[in-house]
Amino acid sequence: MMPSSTLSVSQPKVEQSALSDLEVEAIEMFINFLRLIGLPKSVGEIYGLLFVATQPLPMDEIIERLGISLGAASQGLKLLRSFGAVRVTYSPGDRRDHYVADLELSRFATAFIKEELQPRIDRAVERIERMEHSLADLPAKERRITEERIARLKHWLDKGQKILPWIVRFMKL
Amino acid sequence: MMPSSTLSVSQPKVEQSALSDLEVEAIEMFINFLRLIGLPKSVGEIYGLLFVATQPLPMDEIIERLGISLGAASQGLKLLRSFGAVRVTYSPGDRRDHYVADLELSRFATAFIKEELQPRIDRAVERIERMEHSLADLPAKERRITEERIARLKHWLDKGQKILPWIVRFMKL
DNA sequence: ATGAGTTTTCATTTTTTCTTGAACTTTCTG
DNA sequence: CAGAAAGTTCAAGAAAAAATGAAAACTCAT
Repeated sequence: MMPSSTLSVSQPKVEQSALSDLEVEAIEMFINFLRLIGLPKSVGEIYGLLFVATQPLPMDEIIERLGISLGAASQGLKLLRSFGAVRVTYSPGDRRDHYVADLELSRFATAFIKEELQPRIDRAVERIERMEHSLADLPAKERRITEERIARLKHWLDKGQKILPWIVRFMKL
Repeated sequence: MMPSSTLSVSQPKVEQSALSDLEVEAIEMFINFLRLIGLPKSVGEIYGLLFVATQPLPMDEIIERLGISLGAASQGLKLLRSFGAVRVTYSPGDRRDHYVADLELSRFATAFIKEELQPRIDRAVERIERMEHSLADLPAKERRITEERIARLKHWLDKGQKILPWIVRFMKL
């Protein structure tokens, strides 16, 4: 039995040096987890590759090894850089930027909280205020019921707000 | 100034009794939060409507008020039922099922953890095992580096596994 | 059993999201 | 300073996800 890592069987569009089994596992793993927080496949691929790379990789090598486009690579790296999941290293005698994964995975969690979760919570708080204004329009019976529901929402948002910093702290340990 | 809640200005395809401001706020809020855990807009709409409804609603009323399709309503309700976010109530003298929102929002969190997060963690654990096997193929220097990375992944998965039950418990308070 | 009312299913269409690649900008080198 | 290399941007195409609606399946009252 031939090791699955050595060469791809069907001719790939662009020649791409095959990924090792280990790299494939890492990449698939990050595709899965990062998709969970709404990041596209290509971003997962890039981070996965960099996470197990033993040395900084220039963009064209990332493109070639993953078989993704220039645009996807550029945008993906930009995004990963934007929340510190990837850093640029200088490589003497080479004009290309070289990329290294920051191994601190908590960055993804904090970026997700800051960019996705917190804004929604903020908007929800405003919504609840508006909902409370609308209460006045309701007949007494419905108002009572609805007040209780709104109270429940507030309770939940409160709880969310309280637990978030705690989670962030736990992550960074 | 006319209250925006009374009637929609442009003729909707199907007649739909307008949603109140309060309902719109609730619906948009749930669309936003449920999207975060990968649920489609229609599911957020349905749950939002039911969350502020002061009485059980039959499916055709949900369809009519939200202006969504039969299929979306049926599937959305099925999904919401499947993790206990919505329950069916019996309404005497009416053949239609009537739906009520379960107000315990933690159900969404636990469903998300059980159906999305935990399976990925489990697959990741398997992947890591395979990655450890692959380590043998690497030259000593790279092996050392990679071992450290894998250790880090394990550490993270461990941490995730440990915090999850805690979060679930906190949610249910 | 029949049929009207209700609900589910699923192939198709629509919408949204992601990727591509070519044009453009920037940056370095000789 | 010209030209080539590297990187960015974005309109258009491809892929993935969600919504639609018609047909099938169920369910009850007669």
